[in-house]
Amino acid sequence: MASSIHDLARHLNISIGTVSRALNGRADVNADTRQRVLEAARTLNYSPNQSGRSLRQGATHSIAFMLQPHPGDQQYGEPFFIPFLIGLQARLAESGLDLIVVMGAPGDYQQERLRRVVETRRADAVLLAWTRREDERIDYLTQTGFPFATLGRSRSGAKSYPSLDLDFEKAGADAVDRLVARGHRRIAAVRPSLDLNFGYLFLAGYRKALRRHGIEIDPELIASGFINEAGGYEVTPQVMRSKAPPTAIIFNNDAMALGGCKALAEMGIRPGHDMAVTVIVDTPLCRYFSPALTAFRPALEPMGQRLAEMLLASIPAFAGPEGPRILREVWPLELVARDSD
Amino acid sequence: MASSIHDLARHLNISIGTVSRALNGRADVNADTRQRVLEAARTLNYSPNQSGRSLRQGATHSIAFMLQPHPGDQQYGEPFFIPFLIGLQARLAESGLDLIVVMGAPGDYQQERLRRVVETRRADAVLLAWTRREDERIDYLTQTGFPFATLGRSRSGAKSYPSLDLDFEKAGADAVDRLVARGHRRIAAVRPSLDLNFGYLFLAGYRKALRRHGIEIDPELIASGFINEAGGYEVTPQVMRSKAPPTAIIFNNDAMALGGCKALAEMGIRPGHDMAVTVIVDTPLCRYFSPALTAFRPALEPMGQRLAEMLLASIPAFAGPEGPRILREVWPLELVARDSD
DNA sequence: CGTTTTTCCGTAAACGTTTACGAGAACACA
DNA sequence: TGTGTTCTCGTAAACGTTTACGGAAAAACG
Repeated sequence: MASSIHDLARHLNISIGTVSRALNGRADVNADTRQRVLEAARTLNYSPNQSGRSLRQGATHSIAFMLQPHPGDQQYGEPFFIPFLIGLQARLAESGLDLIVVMGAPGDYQQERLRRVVETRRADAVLLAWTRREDERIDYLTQTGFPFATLGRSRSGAKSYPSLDLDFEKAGADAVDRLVARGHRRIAAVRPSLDLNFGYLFLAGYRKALRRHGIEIDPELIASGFINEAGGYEVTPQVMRSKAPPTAIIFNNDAMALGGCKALAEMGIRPGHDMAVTVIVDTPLCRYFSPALTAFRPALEPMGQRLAEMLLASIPAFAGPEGPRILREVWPLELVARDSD
Repeated sequence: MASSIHDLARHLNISIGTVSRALNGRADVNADTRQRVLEAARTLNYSPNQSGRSLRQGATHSIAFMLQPHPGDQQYGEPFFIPFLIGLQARLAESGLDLIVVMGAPGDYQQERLRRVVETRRADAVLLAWTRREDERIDYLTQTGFPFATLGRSRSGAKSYPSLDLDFEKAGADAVDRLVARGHRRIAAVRPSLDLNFGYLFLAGYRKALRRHGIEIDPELIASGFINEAGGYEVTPQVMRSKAPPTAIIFNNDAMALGGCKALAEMGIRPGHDMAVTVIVDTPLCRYFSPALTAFRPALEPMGQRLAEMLLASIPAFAGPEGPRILREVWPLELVARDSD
């Protein structure tokens, strides 16, 4: 059914070696024969068998994005990832690489699936997201020497892998600055439980800014829950029950903000009127919520492209002769002022 | 670095054939040698090279889910898909298959990427979603004989492929019935443009139910736009400007509902008070929106599992000796009554 | 015209598996 | 003891590529 390189060779009465060289654009093949080979490839509808070339070359020409679920999260936080993946895939396609997204069941941390990808050599490199403070996936990969990069920083590993992250610390501080400038002094922070690194970074910025403004940090105004709607819904009442309730809340995430706003609504508190609300990572939800939520916007698609480049440079088989590998980059989040604060 | 079957053979002083047979659980191998092989595999940290076995067996042991973007949609409708994919992946894993998600750039209809997957034999079968009324992808696949299944129906193809769909027609009718029972007579419908099949089905049910209630269908109350927040936001004012504005709106999708509710809010119309709002496909957004949106809920995870089974049965290499292949199934959507109508 | 270089192509090995085939050894049976 | 059966394993081919190597023909050069 599917035509192989042998079919082409037989059809043209030349050897398979020549066919392969012609298709791969090698120099030592006559311009005329190459023409004929390419033409035959088109008419016979030939395209190379991936397993064959992977086996021979020891490279799969694909990279794996590990889509990691969190306990209590049925959505994988993907409204965030999709635009990122679009950029990633576009850049990879330029270099002839495929992007495969590897999913796991919620609750397992993919150590198993990651092992599987690495050991069966299903991809030439993997891309990790939602890095944790201490991330065993990173330890595993550095230890095995398998090429990888991360979306997000971590304290794990030899710090010698490419990573791209957003400046959550500055965003957290900027959010506080803005709220303080608008007269708020009691500002709450709702962040993910677990040791997701961006939660730490956000909180660090939040703390630093408060301290800079001479505002004492009230632990009662800091809450953490599942990084989804349910988490925000569950946890927001906690900060509202504090002895001196906040006049502003910063949510780490759009889903948590949605849940939090629901909890507020049930208490008769209207975001944008009775309570200032800020979200760190902007999504379409923030824009179309009523009131529209002030948020910090990442440049997701360019980030995807950039991380693709960084990843490519770290794969021996694809790294060009260019200079040194790019390592850590931290990109800014841009404030989008809307109606909720 | 990575150990191959040859390493095992050398280490145990037996032939690679025996090693392979032992690992694959064939009968013609001594129980003792099998034990030794499995042990050596563990200590030498062996796992089979995928490219090797794919090449030999002519099967990749993976199936491809084509994540198809729509023009104007940066989010791919994924809050819908993720739970589905979780179920799908779980069932596939049981049979030793990997799920790979193939993405494309928004705006292209993946005919190209689909070709690529099929022709390079990167997967043993593909899974299509967001089927269109006339779907060239289905035509292509039936024509080439490549195994596939679809999430959603279509008029294309020989109708001899497995498909699983939701009963959007009944949901549309049920939504109308419920609203009529609550006293509404002027009911609007906001659905996707393009010829996405579920948009047609929904509208068919809507029409049928209105007719059954003796309510004349007003074309001014039917609008279509991009299947995302922007689409709902843009299109909802249209139906509101009709000569006799609606007292209820049914949205085909959570994102469109979000955009639509924003448009309503800007007109000073409060969902649940001044306007009944119903959504066909339930998501966490519907639940945590204020007011919580009445919606029709699909059993996404079981659907994923079921479609995995249907797909498996259609792959010659994996189809068990069971009876006839399962073809079309239509699953119900369950009403979740909340506060918006 | 003889020698060297270049151009082009065929041969064959290799990547890591699986599996059809056959053969030796052990055993059962008459 | 001879014959047939069963158990176990080794041999080698095959899957579809890529590529190192060498060689024939053509071109260049003296």
